Amino acid sequence: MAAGDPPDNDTIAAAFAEVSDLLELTGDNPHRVRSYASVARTIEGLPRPASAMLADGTLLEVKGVGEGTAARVRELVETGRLALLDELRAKVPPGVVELLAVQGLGPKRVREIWQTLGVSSPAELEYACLENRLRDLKGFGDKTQENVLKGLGFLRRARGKRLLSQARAAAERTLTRLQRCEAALRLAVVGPVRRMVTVVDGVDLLATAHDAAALLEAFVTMPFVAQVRARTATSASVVLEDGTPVSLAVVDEPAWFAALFVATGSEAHVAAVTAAASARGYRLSPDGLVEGRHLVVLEEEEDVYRAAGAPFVPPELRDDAAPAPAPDDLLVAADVRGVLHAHTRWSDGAYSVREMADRARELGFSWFAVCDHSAAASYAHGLDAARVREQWAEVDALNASGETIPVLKGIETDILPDGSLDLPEDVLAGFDVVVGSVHSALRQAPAVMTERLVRAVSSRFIHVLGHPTGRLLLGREGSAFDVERVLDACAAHGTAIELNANPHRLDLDERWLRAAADRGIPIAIDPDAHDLRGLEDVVYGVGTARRARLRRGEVLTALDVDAFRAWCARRRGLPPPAPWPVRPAPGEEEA
DNA sequence: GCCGTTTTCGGCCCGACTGTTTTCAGTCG
Repeated sequence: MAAGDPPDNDTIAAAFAEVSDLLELTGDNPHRVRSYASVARTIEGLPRPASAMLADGTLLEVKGVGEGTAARVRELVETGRLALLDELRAKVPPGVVELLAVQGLGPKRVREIWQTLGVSSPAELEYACLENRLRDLKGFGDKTQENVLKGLGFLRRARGKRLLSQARAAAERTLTRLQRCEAALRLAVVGPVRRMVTVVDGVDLLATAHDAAALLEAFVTMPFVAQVRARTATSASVVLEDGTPVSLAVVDEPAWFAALFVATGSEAHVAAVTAAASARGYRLSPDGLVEGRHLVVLEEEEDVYRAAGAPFVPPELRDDAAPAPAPDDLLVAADVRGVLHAHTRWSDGAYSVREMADRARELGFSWFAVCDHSAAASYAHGLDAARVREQWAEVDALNASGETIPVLKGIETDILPDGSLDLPEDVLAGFDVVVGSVHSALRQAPAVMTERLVRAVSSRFIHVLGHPTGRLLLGREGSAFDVERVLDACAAHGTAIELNANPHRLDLDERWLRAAADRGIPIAIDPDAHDLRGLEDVVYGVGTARRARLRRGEVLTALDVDAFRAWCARRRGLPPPAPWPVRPAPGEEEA
């Protein structure tokens, strides 16, 4: 870390999370372990840089941050290192930490495997399984060994992959750095990240420069570069210290828009558009668009499509080879009006209802539906009927004050293993909006899970089926069930489907979203936020929605507060409620 | 490590599921 360039919140959070993992593997106090893990999440969700909050003393006011954490943040800010982390890393081989990511392996089993078998990497563990050495360990058996092998397979497929959010963070950090470089002219993110692909291999950047060599030198010498993989006169690729591969290509200024198009991909799309351009007498390459013997100067990326006689295709739709035109009302970020599905301190969120609603307003949303967990999610302090009523009183008071955007009473109620909902019907009827989600028994047999979900979405008390498959990208496969049957049941009963915008979920999957929308099922793009920063995840939902060609009119959370409440009432067979009272915004006089 | 005190030490998220056991440990949500 360079002097005067304090580590950002993600970097600090990653250090705390790693300390937590390592303490767990060394058999430290479980509460201390959890404390480090929870403070890592807290720092990740802080609205301001932790270094700045440390400087002005506000860091210590954050719940979960004590003197110990403040001291370690200070150490990181001042020295760029954490002695505790260095000590722990010396004790535990890095491959052992990777084993924690195997489904079914926790710290106890990983420790047993590491210390008894001497296994210290996923590859070694796979070999040990194939030699039937795992099943002979105390507390292990055939079934466990089989599941570990399956988990290792999943891990191998996920290795080296990055969530879109991780890649975008790496891209942003790199761009911020390069924009300070005087040699840089234009800079852009290209490749799958620009297309908003949910899981990517790395980050591709494109630039033009006064001095390509100087820009590339600045790129490979960034303080957070861990390794330089390749370097030519016009390109370089590096691996950042968080493991993200980043490549930078520098092109000549007249080639910019052609190169932007080509580097964005997908390969099939570029090939199709290039072929269409060829048929009209143009040659399209990363060096530019050539007609006959001269380079055509392009004013914008759209010119590439004009040369091909094709309609412009937004990057999110370029996975398709054919340049099919986007619908005029393809969803854009500004279309999303409301925040549905966000947690607060009432359950496992980190901020109050008021704080979350205020942040939603700052981000440009016009209504906020609080959706904490229900009681079955006891690990998350889920709400029972009595606490629900207490929360309603708080929401009523907040709305009566008129000090923030309209706050709707919602809940994320558990869908229990038999498909029933986790709160009595008279309580469910009191919410403005009910999201129902599966959080337990995710491994039911497909037929059982299908019936469970069909029963749940058929209830007149549910409005939205939350994160329908329960998948965690790069972490866990979704539950197996008959998606078509569940979608048919949603369509039959007028129940909406969630597009959970958390970048770890992006669930329902983009492939099924189109099928849902084609059935007339409204799609709710929900951040599932647990802190202030999580509210910004809507952007990933919008990207995925665009990839599924969702139109504004197909998105439930694109409705204004009155239309949304009317939809919720109609779902229950009730007349629309009276319009939300209009108040002048704070500080504004009535006209 | 953090928190909240009955202020300096004890408690911290808990129930279900799985696979292993033969009464329960480990993992997960």
